[in-house]
Amino acid sequence: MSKPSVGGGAKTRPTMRHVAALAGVGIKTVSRVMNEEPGVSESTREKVLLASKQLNYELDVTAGSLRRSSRRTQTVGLLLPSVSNPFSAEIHRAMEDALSLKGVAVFAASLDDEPEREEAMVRAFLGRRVDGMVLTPIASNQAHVIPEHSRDLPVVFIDREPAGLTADAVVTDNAVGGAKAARHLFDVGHRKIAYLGDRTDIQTARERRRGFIDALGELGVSTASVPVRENLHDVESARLAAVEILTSDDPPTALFSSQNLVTFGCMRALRELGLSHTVALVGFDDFTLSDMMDPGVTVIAQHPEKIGALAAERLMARIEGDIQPPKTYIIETTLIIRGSGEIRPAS
Amino acid sequence: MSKPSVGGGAKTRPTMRHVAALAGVGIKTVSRVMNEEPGVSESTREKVLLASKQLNYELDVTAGSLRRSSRRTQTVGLLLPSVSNPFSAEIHRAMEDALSLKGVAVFAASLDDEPEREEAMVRAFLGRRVDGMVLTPIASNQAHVIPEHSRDLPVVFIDREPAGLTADAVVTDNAVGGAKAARHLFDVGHRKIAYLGDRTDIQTARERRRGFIDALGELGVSTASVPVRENLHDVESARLAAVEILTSDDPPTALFSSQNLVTFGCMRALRELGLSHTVALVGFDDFTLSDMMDPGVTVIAQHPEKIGALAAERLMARIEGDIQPPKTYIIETTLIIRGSGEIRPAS
DNA sequence: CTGAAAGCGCTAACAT
DNA sequence: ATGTTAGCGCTTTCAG
Repeated sequence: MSKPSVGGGAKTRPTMRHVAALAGVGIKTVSRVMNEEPGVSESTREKVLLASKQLNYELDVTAGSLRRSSRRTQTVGLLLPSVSNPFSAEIHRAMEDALSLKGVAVFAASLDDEPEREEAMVRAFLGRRVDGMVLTPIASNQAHVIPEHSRDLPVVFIDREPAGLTADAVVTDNAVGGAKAARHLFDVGHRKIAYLGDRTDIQTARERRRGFIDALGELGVSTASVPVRENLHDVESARLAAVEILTSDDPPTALFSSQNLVTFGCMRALRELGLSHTVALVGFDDFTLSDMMDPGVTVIAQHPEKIGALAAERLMARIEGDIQPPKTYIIETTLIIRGSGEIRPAS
Repeated sequence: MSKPSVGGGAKTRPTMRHVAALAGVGIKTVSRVMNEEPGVSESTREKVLLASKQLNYELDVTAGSLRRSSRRTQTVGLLLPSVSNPFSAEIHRAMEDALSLKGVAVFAASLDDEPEREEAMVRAFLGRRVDGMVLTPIASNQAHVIPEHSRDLPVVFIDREPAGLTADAVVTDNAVGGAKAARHLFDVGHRKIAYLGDRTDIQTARERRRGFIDALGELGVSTASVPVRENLHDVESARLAAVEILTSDDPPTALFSSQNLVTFGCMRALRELGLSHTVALVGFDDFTLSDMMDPGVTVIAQHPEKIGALAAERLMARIEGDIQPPKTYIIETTLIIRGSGEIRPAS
C-alpha cells in the first residue's frame, strides 16, 4: 500500500496517485486517460474513469504545466482600463465567450490608465504563468513593460497600438470614426463644430481629433477656427467646458465629443442651457439608453464584441504557434442616427 | 558550473537556480529573499536582489504553491451572472481593488444563469487551485456544485444566498428594498401599484416581490388586487407587459419594476403611451443616466461596491483562517428620488 | 499497451 | 546565517 489513505479522505484532495491506486494501474496510465492521450486500452480507460469519478478527481492544470513541454497553463491575462467600464466589460465578455470554449480561464485586471499598474499587473500575470495576454497599453513604451525573457509570450494589444515593440493589435478606426462625425454634421449643415476631447496623452483621443479636424479641413472648413477643448476626463469637466464654449461669443452650432463621459457632460450642458434641441451633438462610442434621451443621441458606435472576439482569436492563434508577422486589425465604427446629430443649425 | 547557461539566455525564463548561481548563494537563500523571510544577512540579501534584478527574475507563484504548506496560489475565482452586466462589473471592480492590494489575482467568469456553467466553471477554477471563490449561485443546490473534497475551500456567496450548504453570503436587502418602493409610492398617494418582475426562479426577484406586496398589505391595500406580471427577462417582454397593464381597464397609477431591464421596458411603454408624466415609476437597482431621463427615474439603489468590498474582505478572512460560523451580511438599499416616483395619481 | 524513474520551480524540513 | 535533500502533482523519457 502506498500513501493514499482510503479511509479518512475528506480532507486531502485526490491526486493522480489516489486514482491510480484505486484503479489498480500506474500513475502514467491515469495521466494518459485524463489527457485523452492515445495508447490506452478501452477496458483500462474505463477502470480509470470510474475511479476518477468515484474520487471526484480533477486534473491539476497548473501542476501539470510545470513539467509539460508546452508549459501551457490554459490561462490568459486581460488588462483593461477598468473591468467596470462598459466598453471594457463588453470586450471582456466577448473574449471569455471565445476562450472558455477552449478551456482557457481568464485573469482580469483594471489599470486605471496608470503605467505603474500596467507594469505591476503584467508581472503578476507573468508570475502566474499565463499563456498569453491581451493588454490595453498605457505606458509610452511597452518594451519596458514586457521583460526580455518573455518577449516570445503572445500578447495582443487592444484599443491602442503598442509603442516600442511590434505585436498584434485590434483597434477601432478612430480617425475614420472622427471623420464620420465631421462629415455627418457637415452634411446636416453645420460649419462651426466644436471638439471636446479626452486626455491628449491617450492615443485614441488624439486619433479621433485628427480624423475629425482633417475631415473638416477637406470639406473646406477652416480648421484653425474649430473650437477645441481637451483633457476632459470626467463628466463634470466636460460639462464645464461645454457650457463655456456654448456661452461664448459666436458659439458653435454643433458639438462632437470624443468619449462617453464627455458626451454625458455635453448632454448636461445642453440641457442646462436649454439648447438640447438647438445645438447638435454627436458622441463617440455608444451607450445604454442613448435612444431614450431627449433627443436621442447620435453616436459613432464602436464594436467591443468584435474587438474582444478578434483579440481572443488572434491570441489563441499565437499561443498555438502562428508566427506570421504581427498585424494591426482595424474595426470600423458605425454611425447611429438618433436625433441629436440631425439638428440643423439655426440660420 | 551548473545548468544555467549565462550566454544564450534569451529564450529560457530565469529560475531561482539561475539567480542563485549568479549571486553565488544557495537556492534556498534566494527563496528566503524573494519571500521576504527572515534570517538573511543584509549583504546577502542585496547580492540576491541585484542578481534577481539583472536577470529580471520573477517568482513563480504557482510552482511554489505546489510545495507550500498553505498551498495558497494567491488567486481567487469570481463567478458572476455576466462580467458585462453593470451591477456585476461594479462588484468585480470593488473586489479587485481590495484583492490586488494583497497580491491576489482574480479569475472572472460569466454564468448566464445556467447551472451547467456554474458547475463547469467551479471545476475549472478548482483545477487551477484557487484559494477561494466568490460565487453568485444559480443551481437550486450548491452542495452538488462544490465537490466534497473541497468543502473546506472558502466560498462567499453574493447577491443570492446558497442552498444546501451554509457559507458566508453578502446580499442586498431585497425585501426591505421592495417595501421601500411600496411605502414611497403609497406616501405619494398611490393605491393601485403594479409589480413587474423577473424570473420567479430567481431568489432576489421573489424577495423583492414579497417585500413589496407585504408592505402594501400592511398599509391596508388589498394585496389580491395588486397587478403582478412576472418572468420578464428582457426589455421587450417587460415593455409588452407594461403596455398590457397600462391599457387594461382600471390601470394602475404607478409601476414598480424589479430590475433594470424591466425598468427600461416600463420606461419605453410609458413613453410610447404618453404616460411618462402621468403614471409613476420606481425601479429596483440604479443605472447610469437615470437622472437624465424625462422624468428622472426614482430608484431603489443597490450598492455593488459595498457588496464587492465586503465579499472580498470575508473571503480573505476565511482564507486566512477565520473559522467563525458562516453568516449572511445584508446590505441596505437607498431610495433615490428623481421625479418618476413622485408623480401623484390623477384623482 | 503500460509503468518506473527523473525532474519542472519551488518550499519544507532538516542539516550545518 | 546558509545550504542540502526530499517531494508537491504532474508530464516526460525510456524501458518493458
